[in-house]
Amino acid sequence: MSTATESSTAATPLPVSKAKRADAQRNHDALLEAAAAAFTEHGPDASLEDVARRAGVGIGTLYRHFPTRDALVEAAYRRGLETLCDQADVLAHELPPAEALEAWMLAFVGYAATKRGLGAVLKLAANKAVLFAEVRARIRTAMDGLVTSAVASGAIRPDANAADLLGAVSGVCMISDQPDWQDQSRRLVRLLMDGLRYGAPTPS
Amino acid sequence: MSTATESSTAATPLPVSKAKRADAQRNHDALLEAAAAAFTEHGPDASLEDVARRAGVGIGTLYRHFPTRDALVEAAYRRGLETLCDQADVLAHELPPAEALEAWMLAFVGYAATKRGLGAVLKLAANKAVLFAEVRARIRTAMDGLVTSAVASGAIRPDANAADLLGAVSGVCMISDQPDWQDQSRRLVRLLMDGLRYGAPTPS
DNA sequence: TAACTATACGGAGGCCGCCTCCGGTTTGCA
DNA sequence: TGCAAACCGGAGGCGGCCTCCGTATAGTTA
Repeated sequence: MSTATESSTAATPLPVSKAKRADAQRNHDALLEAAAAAFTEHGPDASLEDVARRAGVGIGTLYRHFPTRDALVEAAYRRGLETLCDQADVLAHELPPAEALEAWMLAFVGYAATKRGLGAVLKLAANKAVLFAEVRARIRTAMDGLVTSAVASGAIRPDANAADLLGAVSGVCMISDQPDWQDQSRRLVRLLMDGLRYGAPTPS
Repeated sequence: MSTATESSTAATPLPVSKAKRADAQRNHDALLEAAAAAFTEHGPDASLEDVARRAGVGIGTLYRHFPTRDALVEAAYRRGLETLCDQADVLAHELPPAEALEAWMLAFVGYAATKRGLGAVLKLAANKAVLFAEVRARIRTAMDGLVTSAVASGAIRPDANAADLLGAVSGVCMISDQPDWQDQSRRLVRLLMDGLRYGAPTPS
């Protein structure tokens, strides 16, 4: 532990883990890619043996890199989820608070529509709090910011709650990964927003 | 040995499929009960072999009575779901339209909280439209009645839509079967209702 | 360049759940 | 009482989960 990257104590999101062997790194990446494809196609219940096959790797190798199914699931969804969270900041700068919140939720369910089983993943994340902790925190922070701003602006009711809203969005995601429910998902998000606007100090 | 073939038709919605043999009927009932218990405990992914064991029956018998997992799932949840639908009529007579709708949705998520995996079942029902058709229709009818009345009363916005709302309730059910999300589920239902009230002709 | 060792690979194997199939048993009727 | 239709139950083939350990290889040192 001499030259390790200790830049941020919070987490190490980007830096490739310490000096891995080249073949290991290669397999790691291949597995991640294969997993993303398999999960998108079959949801988070996809066969891990199939993932290993797609990656051109033995099942043993898969399990060494990702000791549990959940670990692989988390890794496979992490990048997309983080991108989504980053968007929250962008939207917050570009739009009025309430619209930013709505736009972000729409982006969220839109993403869910492309990633089959995102809803199930969120549910997993809600249960196994130990795993997923980082992603959870990330999402939570993003939502908190949006909700707080929107409340402060008076556009939505003051008792709005990021945790509840995350639950709602998760619920919508659970259905939005079905064939043609994208439009419905959008309508539901708008309905939720209207619920938030109901009884707000300065309704738009 | 009297031939009392219709002694127990009290609450059976469908005529007891033509004169089943006594042992078959017995096993059918035992399986249903065991399945309900197992699904409540482990969700709709419970092991069917375990269900058979609980029912004191061979796995072959289970599969003869319920040729697919879905068939068993549907049968196990049917009664509860039908009871819920019946409540819609009762509520419609006891409460003003909008409140009836809200009360019914609350009852729905309350039920989901006791039946782990009800959300997943609804998702199944949404996909495999062939199976579950009857239950689906039942739910759909119940919701349509409630929504239509509420719209007619002017308490909720005219573009309210039973299909969307069912999706929303399903989504809430998906999370409400988790340990302590019942309260959150209730808040979400209220939020949805407020969304419906937003922009209604005669807001209460 | 060659030898060496820590590290990584990969698949065999044990377990379990899914579902099918068929020989043996039971029921209800004549 | 006898018989055939209806029913029972579990063995067995398949595939997925995960572990374990002998083998192969990357990166280092002489």
